[in-house]
Amino acid sequence: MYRTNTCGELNMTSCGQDVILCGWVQKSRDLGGMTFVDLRDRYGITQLVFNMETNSELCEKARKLGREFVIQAKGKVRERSNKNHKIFTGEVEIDVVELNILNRSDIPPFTIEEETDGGEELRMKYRYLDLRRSSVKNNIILRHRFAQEVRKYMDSVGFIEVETPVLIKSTPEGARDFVVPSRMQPGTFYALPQSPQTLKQLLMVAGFDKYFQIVKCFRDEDLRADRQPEFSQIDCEMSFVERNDVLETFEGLAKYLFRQIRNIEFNESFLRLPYSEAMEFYGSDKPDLRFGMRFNDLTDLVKGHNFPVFDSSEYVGAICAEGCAEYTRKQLDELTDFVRRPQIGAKGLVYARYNSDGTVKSSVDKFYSAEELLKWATAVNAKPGDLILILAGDKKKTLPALSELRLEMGNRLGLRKKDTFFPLWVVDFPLLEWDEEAQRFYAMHHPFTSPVPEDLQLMETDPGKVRANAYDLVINGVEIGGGSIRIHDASVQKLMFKVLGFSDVEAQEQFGFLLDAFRFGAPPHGGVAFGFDRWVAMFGGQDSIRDFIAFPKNNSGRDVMLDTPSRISGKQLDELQLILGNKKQP
RNA sequence: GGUGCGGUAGUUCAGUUGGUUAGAAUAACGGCCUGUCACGCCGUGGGUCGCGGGUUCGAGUCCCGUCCGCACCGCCA
Repeated sequence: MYRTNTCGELNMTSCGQDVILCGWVQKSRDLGGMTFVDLRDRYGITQLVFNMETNSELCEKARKLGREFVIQAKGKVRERSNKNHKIFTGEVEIDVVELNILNRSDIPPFTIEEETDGGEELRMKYRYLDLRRSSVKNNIILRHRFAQEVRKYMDSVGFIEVETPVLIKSTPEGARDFVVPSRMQPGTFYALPQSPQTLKQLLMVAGFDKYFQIVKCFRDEDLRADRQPEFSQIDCEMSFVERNDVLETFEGLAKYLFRQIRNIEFNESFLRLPYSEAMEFYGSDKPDLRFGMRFNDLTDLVKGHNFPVFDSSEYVGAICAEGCAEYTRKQLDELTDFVRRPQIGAKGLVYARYNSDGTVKSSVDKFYSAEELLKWATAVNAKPGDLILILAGDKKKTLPALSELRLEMGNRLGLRKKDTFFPLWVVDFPLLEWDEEAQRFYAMHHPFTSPVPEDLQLMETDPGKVRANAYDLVINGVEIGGGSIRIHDASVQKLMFKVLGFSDVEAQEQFGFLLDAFRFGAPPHGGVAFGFDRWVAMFGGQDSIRDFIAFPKNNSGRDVMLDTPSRISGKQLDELQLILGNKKQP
């Protein structure tokens, strides 16, 4: 027997027991006459003691242990004379009588502690060492628990987990596909699923009624802290449902997860915010509603005072930053620089201080009277002591810029607390998006998203105005998931393809398998998919999903541990009948 | 494809206006130490300053190019 106990379970009630522990040497402290060794495994840390007086040979052996050696220690649990109240096992120690080195270790390239000295790159290269650190390890355990709770809930409300294939068909719209060459049909390719969207719809046609799956998805697009080329979704679909049925079912899942994982109760229904209002009041389709700071449209109020910037702007919007009237010139300049960064792209920032003496002072005083400025303050519901921040320009560009400014002010004022959650549904997205370059409409979600029933009549006359029967779950400004009621009616689908500029032949070529299926009794259906990694990371209190994935890719899509993507042999290329082009090989 | 920041000891970083032998902490190694838990004290070793080119009497420092990392924009139905 290798071990009788783990390093995380012994305490005062275990005193006197003879135990065998296995684990890694976290650290040893050699005091001369005695040596302490912190033994670590997945469950915790237990202190081993070696004493020169009682067993000098054993103590000498313990002195020679290096960091991360794997050892087995036999001994008796006893109470410590000096206790460490920071850890669960801190009141006891093991008086070791036998020590076996199971394996030695090279000196690790970074310290394996909660606060490591290792940089990102090094941690990724030696990810198996990084995963020994409790913070990363706990993230992976959180992910496991989260997955178990999802399965528990989905099963309890009648959903069946079905696995869908990973080698599927490339589709033209949406993200770039990862492709896999076929050996048996040279010159042809599988694609890895960007999501099992069409397959889950086929499961509805098959009558499975309520389906879910925690599933890997693949998108060959550039990475971010919250985006990996392979990631996991909680993918769900239901039959015989309207939008409200779907929202209620998955609001149930969300509330259950909040309760089980974070011990937070939501008694009220989640807010359902129309897309148009989200854009108008927060400049974003995924607003962070942990704080207010809604936009105020000052366009009409500020025009006609010979201030050219405002007079020539399509939109003038303002937010009110509570208690910031005392901001210094330096702070205001920082905010101006912030909005003028190329990523945000505002031309400038106008501000107005509502001073505690009741006067309003702005950066454009020479164009506006004191009386006019007071009207601004009223329009944005400012109180004395508040700061009014104003951006102007094209509405399409200014709303997102003001949104960034709002989030920045939220950060500065500490209004975006990690342990506060504000979930909401954003609903009634536009069905279609006009692409200036291609001079055509694209489906905002995908071509099987149904329009809101009362907008159906607009499909042919004014497609840009049609709202989709789609919804996103947004928590704290992060898009956690989204879905829609799908089209199951052949004539509506035909109309959709027509608006998207697909000919019958093209539609058949790309989505024939789905259209075929729809001829055999497709039930009304709809569903949703949640970003599993993002949701877990959010519950773990982090913005980056990387440390919630055991072996993630780096910024440029490399796995630096496996050192891949990498070249394949000439023999493999030959088998696949592939010839590489002239582009520089790495 | 683009913007910003970064690359100096095993690791995390400092390095002034371009000027002597490139430093600190930590880790490692050796010694001392019987209640440590970030143990303490003394000592030792450790450098392709990412790479290539240029300017200069002289480059870690300035210029050009390039590679790599991180964050972001585009992109991500």
